[in-house]
Amino acid sequence: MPAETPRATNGARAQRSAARREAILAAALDEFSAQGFTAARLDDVARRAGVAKGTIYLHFRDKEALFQELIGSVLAPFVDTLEAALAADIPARAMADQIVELFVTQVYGTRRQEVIRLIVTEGPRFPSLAEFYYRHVLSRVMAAMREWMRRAAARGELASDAFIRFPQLMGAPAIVAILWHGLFERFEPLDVRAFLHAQLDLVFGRKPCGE
Amino acid sequence: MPAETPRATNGARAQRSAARREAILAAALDEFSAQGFTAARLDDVARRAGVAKGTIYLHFRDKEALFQELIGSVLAPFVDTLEAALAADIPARAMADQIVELFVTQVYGTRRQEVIRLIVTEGPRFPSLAEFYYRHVLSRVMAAMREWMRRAAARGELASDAFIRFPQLMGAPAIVAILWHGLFERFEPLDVRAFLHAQLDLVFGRKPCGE
Amino acid sequence: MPAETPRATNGARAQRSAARREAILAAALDEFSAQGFTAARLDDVARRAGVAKGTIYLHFRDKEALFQELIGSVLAPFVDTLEAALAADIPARAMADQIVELFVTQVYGTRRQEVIRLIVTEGPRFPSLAEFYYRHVLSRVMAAMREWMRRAAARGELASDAFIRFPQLMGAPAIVAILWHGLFERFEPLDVRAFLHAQLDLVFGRKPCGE
Amino acid sequence: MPAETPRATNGARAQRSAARREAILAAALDEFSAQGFTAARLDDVARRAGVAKGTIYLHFRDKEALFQELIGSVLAPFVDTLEAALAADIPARAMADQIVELFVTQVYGTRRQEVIRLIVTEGPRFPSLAEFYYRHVLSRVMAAMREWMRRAAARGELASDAFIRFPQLMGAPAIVAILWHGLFERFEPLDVRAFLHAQLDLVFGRKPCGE
DNA sequence: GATGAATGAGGGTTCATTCAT
DNA sequence: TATGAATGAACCCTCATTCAT
Repeated sequence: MPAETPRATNGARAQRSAARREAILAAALDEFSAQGFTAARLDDVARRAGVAKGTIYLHFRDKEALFQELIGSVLAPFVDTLEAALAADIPARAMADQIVELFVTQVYGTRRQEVIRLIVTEGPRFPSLAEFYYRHVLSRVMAAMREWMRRAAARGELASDAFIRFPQLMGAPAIVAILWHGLFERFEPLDVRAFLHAQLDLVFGRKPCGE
Repeated sequence: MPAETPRATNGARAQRSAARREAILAAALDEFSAQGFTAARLDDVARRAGVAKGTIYLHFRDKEALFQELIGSVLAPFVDTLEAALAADIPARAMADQIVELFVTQVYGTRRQEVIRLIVTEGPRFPSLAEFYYRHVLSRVMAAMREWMRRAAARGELASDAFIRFPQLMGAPAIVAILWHGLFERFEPLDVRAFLHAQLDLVFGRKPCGE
Repeated sequence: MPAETPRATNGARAQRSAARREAILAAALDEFSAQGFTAARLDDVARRAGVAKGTIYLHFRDKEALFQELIGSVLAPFVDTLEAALAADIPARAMADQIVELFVTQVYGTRRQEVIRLIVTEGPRFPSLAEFYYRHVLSRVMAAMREWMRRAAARGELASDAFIRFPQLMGAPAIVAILWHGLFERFEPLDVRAFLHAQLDLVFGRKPCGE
Repeated sequence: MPAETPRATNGARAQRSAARREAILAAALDEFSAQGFTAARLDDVARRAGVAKGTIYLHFRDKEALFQELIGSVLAPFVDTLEAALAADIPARAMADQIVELFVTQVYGTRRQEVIRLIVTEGPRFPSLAEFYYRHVLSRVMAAMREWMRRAAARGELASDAFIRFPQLMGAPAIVAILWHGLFERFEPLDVRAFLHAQLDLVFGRKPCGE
């Protein structure tokens, strides 16, 4: 059907365009991670993405917009996953184990690790970035965690209310694992799973007191 | 005493020189903290320090050397304090409380907070900085903590060995408190003392087991 | 008539093409007038003309050719009108009044004003433009004016030969009126007709000598 | 006196700095005149001035500030001269001749010609430039001219009030002479003095009517 | 030692032009 | 013929570093 040719053509174009956009985002993540936002050069991003420098500006208003969209596009999908997981009705410790697993496979083992590191390293200079992350990621994750904790506490599965008051205690070791990986892994490797489970042991007790 | 005049003069000169050096370091910490290493401008450092731009180069080889010396000069003294504190022979929980207090007053409430944030934010781009910090600060602090934990465990004061295997679990909330302060304090303030004590409650139990 | 369909189609095509060309020229005049040749962007010209950027290059070799054709196409028709008017055999002062009216309605009140301004503002950077304008417009207008003046002088209608030696004296206020309009109208409006008639009063005397 | 050495040194520095500033202004006038503001490249300005590109920014905030200061610094002194000349109490025609001479020697024969051309060519794109010129040059000159004309009219030296109502009539040929010089001189040279005096003849009458 | 004017390489961004569709 | 995504050279401006005073 010749009538489809233009559609197919347009589709091919749109596809190529989308592919370039993704290539630019991936290259930008590489460069921003390696050099930091300010020191990263769009020249290098373009070369790494295999496009001309001007092409970046067809997809992103400027360097900062590229950075912001990079952060947003990588983390958004994960928040949904995490919220869905936290809504399940399973025993607290099993849930905690599952969240650790989710973090290790969906964050620590992926480029999301680099994105989180970028939020930590560049956030202080990008108030809007910190705000975006807080509103769209952090506050949602913390709310979901608090809700889950409350249900667990109601079932008497928590030895302490520390976690409810400070959901950050669950995230802290995860953040530190990411930072450790980038800074000190070469001097002293860290077993992420064991590390995170150790924190869980503190919350739930490895073996409950007296058992 | 005229004989002393030259010495006194030299002394005064050296004093003025040292004062300038300190002023430059303080100004550099301000600017690096506010802008990040790459975006910070030596022009602003000089203006803030009240010296000419060229003067910086009389004290530091280049921008990077200034940054490295800045980091190195601030944390070292604190390690001694911490090691000394950890060597004391007091009950584990009391010791932990004391360390929290030390952190809050000697780190969180001082410029050391900014230095630690700089290590986290700039470390990925300065491998030598990460190494310096690991060797001269982190590994010493972790060793001292492990030793203290071991003594506490021997006295049966620890509900879990998680802390011994991962001393980072004690540091994680402290690091996260510093990062939170710079990133999200304006959206959701964090009570640092309560936060760190909540983690201690996990380790030692809010109320010891069986009480 | 099926035989005509292709011709009609071709005619329609040619018509559409010519319409696009005109739209581009009109849009270009807008943009060049507002921004100047160098600062004007073909992107804006295309958008304003309702065509794609590439379409411009189907009608004009490059930005400079577009500019030159724009200038050339607007003024030429007017020269014929002016020459015809100047050939009429009427009293000098009446003729002068008529020329002023022609300028006000056919130049000052139309897009030709913008074109003349462009010749003045961009001419220094486009020697070929200045030459084209001189050869096809200015020299012809000046020659026609001189001829008219000579006839008027022969009839004793001119108080001075200044105008014959320097026909530019007639054009000068007209040019200045155009420039004033673009530069200072907002600070001090200028009544163009009165202004030009004032110059005529100088040449012919407000009331002819001796009356 | 050794005490003077620093002063002399500072003086030499300041002198060199001022010389550079002047060199930049002169080079900028060259480039802006030849290329127009937008097309002129600061690289070329720097090369022509014999300084590094960055040096321009030690003296001028940006390209636009360089342009504005250029205009202002060249014309300001002349306005004083002109106002002073117009205040003198001499016969109108003698004054007019003197003003023509002033224009020919102090404007047309100097770089001021280029500056005036720049105001005309770049003014439409620089509202602030047009405003500056109107407020600090044009309105002052026109006011001084009107005042002079009024005195001349009171003495019965003017054949027409056209000049009082439109002082622009005196400036128009001067402006046109400048534009002609840049655009058409190579095709048809213009005797500026004769041209301007021809306009004066219109105002004052070469020989008064009937004489 | 101290200064700060001068340097010039470097990077973000723009935009005329091309060309595959 | 018309499109508009892609290109990459060009240009303004910054800022680490130097050096004459």
